[in-house]
Amino acid sequence: MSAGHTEVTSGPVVSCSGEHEDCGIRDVLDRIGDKWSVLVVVELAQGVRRFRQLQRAVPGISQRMLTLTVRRLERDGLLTRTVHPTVPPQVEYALTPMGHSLTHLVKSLADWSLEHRDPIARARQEWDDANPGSGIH
Amino acid sequence: MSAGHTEVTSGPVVSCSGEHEDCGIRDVLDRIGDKWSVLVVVELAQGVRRFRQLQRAVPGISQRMLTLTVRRLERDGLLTRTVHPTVPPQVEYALTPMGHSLTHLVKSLADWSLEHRDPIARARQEWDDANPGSGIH
DNA sequence: CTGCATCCCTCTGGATACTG
DNA sequence: CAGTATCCAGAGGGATGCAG
Repeated sequence: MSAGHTEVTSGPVVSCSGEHEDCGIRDVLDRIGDKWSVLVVVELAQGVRRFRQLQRAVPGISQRMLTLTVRRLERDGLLTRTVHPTVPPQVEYALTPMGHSLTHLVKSLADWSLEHRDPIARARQEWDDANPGSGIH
Repeated sequence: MSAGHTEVTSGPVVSCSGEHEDCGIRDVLDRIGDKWSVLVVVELAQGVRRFRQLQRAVPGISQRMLTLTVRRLERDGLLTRTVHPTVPPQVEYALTPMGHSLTHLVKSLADWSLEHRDPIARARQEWDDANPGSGIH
């Protein structure tokens, strides 16, 4: 450990030491990695929301994707969907405790993102500068 | 705090309170959300690796995707690519300090994932059970 | 209001073959 | 070994229209 950074600071990064395979990270990654799940979870972290409220809170989302997203989150047990048999229909979405615990993770993500957005932006700029017409993005 | 869970435990989940927009989370999400970036980062957390080593360490990945993945990570300043002008060619990949800091996040992700994999699996099972032929995944 | 069905287009990513 | 180039199938996701 002479220059730069240490190799491994505190043991293996993931619990499945030697090998990594998926160890189930894939499941979570696929969920938080998709385009809208995180934003919906973040909005629901503020409290119970109805369908239209969610759609307005997440500006770019289409009803199709909002429907798909909340269905998947419901399926994973991250939120609950409560239908009030009124007219017009009223459906309320709320995070489950597990969903709430996920918001902590998301917060870490957001924090890291904010903390490194500038360095990343600069790195990208320099790289694009040094590699014109690479087609990488 | 009577029943269930609290609404907002410690202020807004993301720094961009009222509104959320992207606040730059998108950038990070797109990177860690793709199919291979996280696995490559995890492998590199163990130490410096060469191209073939990486490919063998991440079983399912094709050279095409490995190339694309490391290029993008390099562009973002998360890893360095060192070419040794030998024959046969030898290229070493290593995480930057910023890349290493990301591994901490990934570890949190993996921990959460492992901690909730069973509840999620059960929730999915029950949901699929209650909603046959929904087409949701 | 809440949601499903359909069309359609883009982008991801796998397989394969070729180069320095 | 370390890539690059090409082709191609499938998933993701937007727009729109219809229904309860």
